[in-house]
Amino acid sequence: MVLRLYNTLTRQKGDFQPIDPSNVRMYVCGPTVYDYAHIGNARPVIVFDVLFRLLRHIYGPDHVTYVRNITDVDDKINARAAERYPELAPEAAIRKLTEETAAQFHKDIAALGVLAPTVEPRATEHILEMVELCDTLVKNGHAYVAADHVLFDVSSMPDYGRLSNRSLEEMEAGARVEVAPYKKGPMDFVLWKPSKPGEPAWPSPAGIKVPGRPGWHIECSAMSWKHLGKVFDIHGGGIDLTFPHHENEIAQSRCAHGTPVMANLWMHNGFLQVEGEKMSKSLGNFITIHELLEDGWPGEVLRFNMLRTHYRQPIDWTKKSLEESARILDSWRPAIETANGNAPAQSVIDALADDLNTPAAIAELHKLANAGDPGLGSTLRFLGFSGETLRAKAEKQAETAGAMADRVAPLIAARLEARKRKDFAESDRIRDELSAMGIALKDTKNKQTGEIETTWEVMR
RNA sequence: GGCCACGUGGCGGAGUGGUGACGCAGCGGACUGCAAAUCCGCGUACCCCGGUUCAAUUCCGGGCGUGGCCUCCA
Repeated sequence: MVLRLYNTLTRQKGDFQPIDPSNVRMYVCGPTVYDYAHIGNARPVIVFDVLFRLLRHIYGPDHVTYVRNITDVDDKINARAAERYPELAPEAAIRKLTEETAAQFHKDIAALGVLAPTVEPRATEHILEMVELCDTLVKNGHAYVAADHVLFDVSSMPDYGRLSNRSLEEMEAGARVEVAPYKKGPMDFVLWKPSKPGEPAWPSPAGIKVPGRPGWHIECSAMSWKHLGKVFDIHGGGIDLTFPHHENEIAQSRCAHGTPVMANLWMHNGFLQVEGEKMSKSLGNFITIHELLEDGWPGEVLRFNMLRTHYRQPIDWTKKSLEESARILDSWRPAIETANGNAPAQSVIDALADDLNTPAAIAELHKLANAGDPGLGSTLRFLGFSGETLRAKAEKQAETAGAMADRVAPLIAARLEARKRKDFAESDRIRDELSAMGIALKDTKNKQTGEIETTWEVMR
């Protein structure tokens, strides 16, 4: 089968051809662990999980290597650690923060139904590779040392800017940032910088005497190199990373390894808004995965809601949409739970094979559901809907129901009595009373006896 | 200011050079004492202005609008 994917490098869809079909290699930029992951962070996690599942389906589960890193060295981390744990020594505070945040991240995304990546490397475990990259780049003339920094010389790379489709002249003309005096060119970026007291520090590359720490960007070049090689198949991340992060990764990796590309295919997921507005802390609409889960949204509902929009489109994250997702998924829960382990429906695979068209795939799921196709459940499971978080939610509701049963049962009995004697005013009054308690009734006629039977549930 | 996306019915959201998915909501019907749930059926859309074409929502140009990047934010 043909998998077609949109490539940011070429700005068009193309047939996916892995370098080695027995080992398809994908790298996705993971979180910088300094705070709760927000719902925007969840998007690439979910989107590339779907791609991972699709690749495993096509090439075999043992023939796909998915690397998603954790960046645990960064200015934001240092600042947050000092702020949150002022009583600890910097090193201990940083370790505590990164470990806690990484654990929280894992907990959050576990609810989203994502498979573990094949490898989840940490930046701090790849300092030696970063140092080696710096040394190589200085040696081959693509980087220079200035003021104890190692800087990448963008003028040494003729097609710098190809991914984000911008030229050096353009960028320099539009630059608003003050240029550090030690830079040769205004767009040169930091590969390595000296550490101030209290900051994480390692022996520096390129003969620099003072200890230092890596710049942004370099960690991904190091980790992808180590785990996937100098050139690999797919590199993914949020669209905001296109520039400068990915552009600079490309520059470092290609110039260090002398390769024409870093990854053949670059994929970027679109941005997310909240209730029609940009998500930002100042607007107070910053939503973390953790909060949504705490509010009682099953992780699978978050996952489904995310996949209802194509990954490259902007998505407007709204409560209304979440509610709709929850309703749909609830109606499919029985199918998930009785799934027979069959292969996923081909119509859904075909939709995904067209640049991960998850909305079209979901439309196909609806068609399966409407046709009563038994393949619905197994296809949903394939897509990462195990039913676990839905069941957990249902059990919680059942618990609430259990606690209310003593109060509800007599009312229902009284209502049935009232109905029998055709006292509908009383019957409706009781129904309203239950409704006010958050109880929804369902009347069904028993086919054998012809009796009306009433079931009830706690409203969402 | 430069670069880049996007603009489809009440809402969400695919797709296509020529019979305009799918879901939610809505409407009609069945069922019901009435509802809810369920089942059956139904309608409505391609931002604006030009151009190319036998034919454009789909291609091209311009405009307007929204969003993103250029500020270590996915």
